[in-house]
Amino acid sequence: MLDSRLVASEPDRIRANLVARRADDATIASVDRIVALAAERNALVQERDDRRSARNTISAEIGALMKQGNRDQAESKKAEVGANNARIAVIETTLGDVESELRDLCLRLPNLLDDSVPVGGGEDDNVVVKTWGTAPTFDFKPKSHVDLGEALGILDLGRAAKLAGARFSVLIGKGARLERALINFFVDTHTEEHGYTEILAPYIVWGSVAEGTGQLPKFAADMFKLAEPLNGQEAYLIPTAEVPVTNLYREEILDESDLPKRFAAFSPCFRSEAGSAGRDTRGILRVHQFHKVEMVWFSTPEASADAHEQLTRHAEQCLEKLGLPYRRMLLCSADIGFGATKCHDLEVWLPSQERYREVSSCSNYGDFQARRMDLRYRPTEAGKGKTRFPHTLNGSGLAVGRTLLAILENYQQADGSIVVPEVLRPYMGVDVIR
RNA sequence: GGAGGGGUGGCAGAGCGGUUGAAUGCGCCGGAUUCGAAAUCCGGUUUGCCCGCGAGGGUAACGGGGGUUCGAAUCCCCCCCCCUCCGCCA
Repeated sequence: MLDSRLVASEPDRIRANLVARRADDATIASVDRIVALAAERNALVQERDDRRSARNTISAEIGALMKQGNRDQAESKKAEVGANNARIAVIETTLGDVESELRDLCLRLPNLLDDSVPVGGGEDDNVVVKTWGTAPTFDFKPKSHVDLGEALGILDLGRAAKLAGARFSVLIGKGARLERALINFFVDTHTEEHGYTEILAPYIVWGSVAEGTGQLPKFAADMFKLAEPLNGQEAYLIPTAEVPVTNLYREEILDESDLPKRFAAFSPCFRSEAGSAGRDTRGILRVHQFHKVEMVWFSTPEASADAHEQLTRHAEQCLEKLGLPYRRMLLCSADIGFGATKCHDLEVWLPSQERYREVSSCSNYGDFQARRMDLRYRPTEAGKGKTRFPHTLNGSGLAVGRTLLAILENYQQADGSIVVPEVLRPYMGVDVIR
């Protein structure tokens, strides 16, 4: 969320950011509305507080008069306060409306972009930052993960459809084992080699929590919402562990000495895939339920750019250990996510498609999420001034299903068997899936 | 689900209708003392919002929401969470 005071003081900067992001006209127009509402809010707050001040003074006087037994004067003072209170009530009602509209508008504004983000009009303007590995060459026509998996009997999409329809999968035998192997390999790598603390968090969260990370209010359609309230509030299946983990310390004040905090969390992820009908319909590339290991950082603003690079490297190292060719993309202004100030996508090579596909998205959110969830930290430095908003970052390390898919395709052999990458063998118990 | 107990500042713990944002203790930060340290003493030590260049001023918050009152941490109502016991269950 952007601070309404920032919007009010630098509306031009906010508008320029929206234009770079290719925001719609209504959003751009909302900037003027925010400026006006912020001014109205301040005036109302001022009058309310002045009147409260008067009320407090008079009430104290009434107390004194009562002690003296001066009933008449006390009564007349009471009438005075009563009139004042009536006015306060009116102001509070108006103020409530103004503040809720203001907050709603601000919640729908995307984050400011980092200076290093290239301005672009869409996916094609993303920048290739680096490429690692070389695409495998085959002396036969490489098959898709669907053909490979079904022939091996480790993947069954038809039966998955009997259970829940399209965009689900059933993994069988070594397929299921490979999924678990990847989960453990990722979590172990992050905890043992990259220094993360493992987290296992709820897979269902309240709407307010999803608002904290930015899924709500704007992207409600992308999540699965529970039909019944959960512990009294509306709730959603998490679309990523980013949501519960980033919200762990919401409404708390951390100490700077606790930063950076770094967590790695495995979770299933549930996505409605609204609006992607017809896209990637074959296979397990785009499904309603998948597994992911997510890395989450809480950092000081000063350290977040460096943190972003480290986080991205941690995801890249997973791909490198697995020997999967990939490239790192720097997303442009039109393609970057709503709350991100800067984002790297990692894309893995898929032989059957002869193109790179996303397996990780590593983003720096700046103070955007911290502000929404009222997460702060207390600076250590003497002078211990105001609390500040930390920066939050997150990245996939990695999306499990897509990695599994990439392994099947990149490690396939002419006979349809799959060589198990070296690092997974301890988890798999076999060298080849056949 | 049933019965009972409890939620106050970083922690512990008073307050139970009037200048109490909140006693006291601990912790923490300054300072004094000391060769240094411990002990001791003095001072400070929540967060948000509004006005102000600043100094500073105002306002709000004692789990959350609503109510009573001139005035509520203190009274009333609803909800949430935690603890203990019973039931149920993975």
